[in-house]
Parts: sequence; C-alpha cells; structure tokens
Amino acid sequence: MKTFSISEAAKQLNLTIYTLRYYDKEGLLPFVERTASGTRLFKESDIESLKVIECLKTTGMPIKEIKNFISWCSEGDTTLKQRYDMFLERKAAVEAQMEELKRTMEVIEHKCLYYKTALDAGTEDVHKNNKIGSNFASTY
Amino acid sequence: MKTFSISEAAKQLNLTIYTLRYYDKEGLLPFVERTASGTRLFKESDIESLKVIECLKTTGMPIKEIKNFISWCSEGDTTLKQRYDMFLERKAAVEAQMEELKRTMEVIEHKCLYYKTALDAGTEDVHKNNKIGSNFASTY
DNA sequence: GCTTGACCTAGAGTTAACTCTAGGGAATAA
DNA sequence: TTATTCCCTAGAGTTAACTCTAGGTCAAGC
Repeated sequence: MKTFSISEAAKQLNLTIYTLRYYDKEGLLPFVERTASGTRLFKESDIESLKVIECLKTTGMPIKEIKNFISWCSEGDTTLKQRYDMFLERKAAVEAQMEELKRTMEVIEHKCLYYKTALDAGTEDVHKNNKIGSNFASTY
Repeated sequence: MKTFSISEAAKQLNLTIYTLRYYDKEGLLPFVERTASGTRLFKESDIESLKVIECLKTTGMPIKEIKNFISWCSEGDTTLKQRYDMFLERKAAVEAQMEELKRTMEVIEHKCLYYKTALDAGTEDVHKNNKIGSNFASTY
C-alpha cells in the first residue's frame, strides 16, 4: 500500500509538518502508523481523515472537540448518536456562518459602491447630503 | 445629542467593555470623544462605525489592518483609492470564504446522512460494502 | 460627608493554534 | 565513510485577540 512521508502529506493538505506533528501530539491522528524507527507513514485514508479534520476546523470547531470526535470513532457503535448529533450541530454552525457572511457581504458591497462613487467624483463630499443609506455613508 | 456609556455601547454591540477599551487602545476608535474627566461618550454614529469594524472583522481582517483603514479615513480624499481597493479585497475574501463554506457544507451533509443511516441500522457496518462515496464512508 | 457603582489606565495573564529550535537518529548518494 | 537530507521528540516561543486585576477617579444618592 502506498504511503506518504510527513512532508508529502503536508504538501497534499496545504499544511506544514509542524502542524501535522502538533495535531498528532494533540491526539487527532491516532490512526497514523509508524515505521520501526518511528517515522510516520501516512496512508491514503489518513489523508482523507485529515481532510475531514480540516473540514471540521473550517466549521469553527476547536481542536479539543475534534479530538473528542476522533476518540468516539475508536469507541465503535455505542457513540454513533454522539457523532450524528455532532454533525447536526456542525451543520447548524455552518448555516449560521453563511447567514453572517451574507449580511457582511451586503455591507461590504454598499461600501464598494460608496467608494466607487466617491472615487469617480474625486471626493467623499458627494455623499455629504445623502440621507438615504446614511448608515453606509459615514466616514468610517 | 444622545450618547452611550461604554457598558451601554458594549451591550448594543454584543461586546465586552474590555474589548471596546482594547479596540480604543489599538487605535480603532479615535472618533470616540471623552468628558472632561476622561469618560468615553459613544455617539450613535460611533456605534455605526463599530458595526463596520465588526463587519470587517467578520471578513477575517486583523485589527492592525482595520486600524490602517481608520487612519486612512482621517487622512481625507487622498486615501479614497486605498479604501476602495481595500473593500474590493474584502469582497473577494468574503466570496472565497463563502465558497469554502459551501464545500464544507457538502462534506458535513454527507456525514449527517452517513450517520443517520448508521444510526437507523444500529451499526456503522451498513457502510462497509459501500464503494460509491467511500470518501465519506471512512471511519473518521 | 460618605458610600456605591461605574468609569479610568497600565500592565499582567490567558487561550488557541500554531511555529520553531535543539539535539539526535536513520537512510541514501557520492 | 562521510555528507546530506530527511525524520524524530520535548519543550520553548510566538501571535492575535482578548480578559482581567490593581489601584485610582468621579458623580449621584443618602
């Protein structure tokens, strides 16, 4: 079976070797096997597992909680409910983040428009008498 | 003109008074005025400016860069281009974040499905022979 | 006049997630 | 066989963004 060194795995995942060792130290990578002399061997499936870990990180999950999930995985079917609930929670978290980003985008787009107009006019003063949308016409 | 104390402003913005003082210390709030004895007075427009600051933070912008933007604002029309470019950059950053969240959501939803099926069956073994979508059928 | 509670500053402490260094071992190339 | 280049661990250092403490000021109510 094909395996990868830590630096190959790091490159594939866009992480540093420091980060991978840190994850291992924190208990996130109990599945990564070693050679007799202690060198880590990353299997294809380990890379996939790491992608799931990165995915959980993107949802805003702290490493200690990801470690809990990894532990549940090695405890077998008795933890299926916990794991299911965890993913439902993550789903809700991502939905909330998407909503927040949408609101953020609206403000940013208003600002882009505000500065485009000001730049075309050569001065911010064009917005001085603008009452409608004055929330976005403030200096800051 | 109606003003708010630091604790009232904090409540409105869902921040702590520590955070607001920290922002001030970092140079994010040069517009907040003080009483003769040094107490901060938050105007309605200051609250609005802080909402923009929070918005920029949501886009992933570090406080030091937000401080640059705030400085540009007090330098007048000569910095209009910088500020416009900054918001265009922020827009691109938010778009990238949205894309990443979408990809994340797909993985999470697959996982939800995976665990729902396993939970209904009472065991993860139901996925053992599943070749299609095996990326999501891994233990981790 | 005195207590209470909110405000202030300076600066120390915390937390998460890395990031790096020192010191050492194994394998490969010349 | 020696140099190079990877790998390893333990543990120290870094960074961002708070978060809190100590010690003090000030204004309102009793």
